[in-house]
Amino acid sequence: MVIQSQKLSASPYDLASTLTCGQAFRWTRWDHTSVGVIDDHWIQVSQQGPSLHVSTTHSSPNWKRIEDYFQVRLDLDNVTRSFPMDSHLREAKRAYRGLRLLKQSPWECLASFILSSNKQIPHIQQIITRLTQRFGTPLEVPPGHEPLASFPTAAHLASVSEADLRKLGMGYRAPFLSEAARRVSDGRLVLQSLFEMPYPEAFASLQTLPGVGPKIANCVLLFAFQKQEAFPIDVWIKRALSTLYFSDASPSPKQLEAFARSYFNPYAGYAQQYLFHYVRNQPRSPQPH
DNA sequence: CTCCAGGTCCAGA
DNA sequence: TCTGGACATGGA
Repeated sequence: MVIQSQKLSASPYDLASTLTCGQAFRWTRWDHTSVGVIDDHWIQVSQQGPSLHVSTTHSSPNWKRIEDYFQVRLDLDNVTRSFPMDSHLREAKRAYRGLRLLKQSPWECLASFILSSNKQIPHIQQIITRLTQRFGTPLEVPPGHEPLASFPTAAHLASVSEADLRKLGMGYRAPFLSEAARRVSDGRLVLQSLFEMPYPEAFASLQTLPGVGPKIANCVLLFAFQKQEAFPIDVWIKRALSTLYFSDASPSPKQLEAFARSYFNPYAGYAQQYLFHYVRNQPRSPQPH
């Protein structure tokens, strides 16, 4: 087995936060090394100062795609400089300087977030792991490492029965995933075309899928299609915005959306991810239980 | 046992 | 537009 390596430089970069902040579900961390999958590449990555050391078992690695995935070319400070200067965002920015949005694959991202609804992140990871093991293509893995597989294609999942999907523990989301797989594989939904589409159009287009509402559509537009104005509002962000910016009043969905769009612009999506990671790592207060 | 999770859908105000 | 409840599943 041949392992090929490459060093990518990017500063600032916070690899640990980037891979654990809930945007991607397939990375596991051992010591200071993360192992995961990008398309059909088995990937091992670690950070040393301003560089990422990336290794893969792929016979002819697509390094351009890998660089793109990790978004090492982005001028991150230019992005975070545009954040509003309030104390919460300033603190999040300080604590997680180097946190980046990845550029994920459209189908994997869409399918993953269809599975994410009303589920905790560890559960989502569990389901996705089972889905890849059952229906993905096994990848070459160095000795001593867990077997990993590529994410199953839309075409393959379209050929799988809902009952077989349910066996993986995804519950009522099975028909949603199934329908998305059919529409993507038969061309009724051309994911690639969303790259060219303006945000509002792309936003509406994704929501024609059953099981895809505003939150999931925004996640997919932000994490796969790099629409920077997408601002996913989940339970955590809703709580955070209510406490931090509405002094615990309970704003309506419409109010939240309007506030987020104007206040965090132009990099609302990035601001959202900093806030999300920040509140989720708070020791106590906004956290339930 | 009860409550909740990176929500969405549907029905009824 | 907004609200309440249902929806599968698993962990706390």
